[in-house]
Amino acid sequence: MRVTEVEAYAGERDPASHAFRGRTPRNAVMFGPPGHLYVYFTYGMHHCGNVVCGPEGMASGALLRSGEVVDGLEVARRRRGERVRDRDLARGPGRLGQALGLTLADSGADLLGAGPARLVLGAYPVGAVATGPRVGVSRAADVPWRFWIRDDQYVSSYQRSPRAERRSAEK
DNA sequence: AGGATGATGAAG
DNA sequence: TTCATCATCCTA
Repeated sequence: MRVTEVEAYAGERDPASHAFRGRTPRNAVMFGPPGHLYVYFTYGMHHCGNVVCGPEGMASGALLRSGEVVDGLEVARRRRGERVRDRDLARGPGRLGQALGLTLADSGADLLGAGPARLVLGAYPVGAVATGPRVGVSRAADVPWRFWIRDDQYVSSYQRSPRAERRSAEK
């Protein structure tokens, strides 16, 4: 999977973060060491993946918002549905999670170790990464913490939720 | 434009 | 033990 879009979440100082109200059983891995996977389940049907980035004890996470399936295409198609276009296999956080087959059981996995899921670094030219407001979040959405590869077709194009609009409108 | 669908956390 | 909320996607 080539990741094309992420969204950053700070810990207890970020109202949009799951860790905003302190440590709970669900968000515990966000407080753990970096390079680990934090999976959450939402809207009754979607598993979304995050990479813990900050030092241990300081909650943080980067939501994997979109990606291009470059390996295991067959598996991804099976999980997402055979009629889904390749471009849509992992374009969007929920879709990405489904393409990878993420479940709550995967939360806490070490992405830098020898496990089945690993995170490797890539490189892009200077200026290839664009920045903007976060999507789908109802609080503090104006913080420009969404990062994506400019002009990449494997980037989600969902609109900000009506909630987010209201929140950012009212001063 | 709205429905699906369930874990989570706060309140009672 | 309820209840509202939700870092979404799909069908219409």
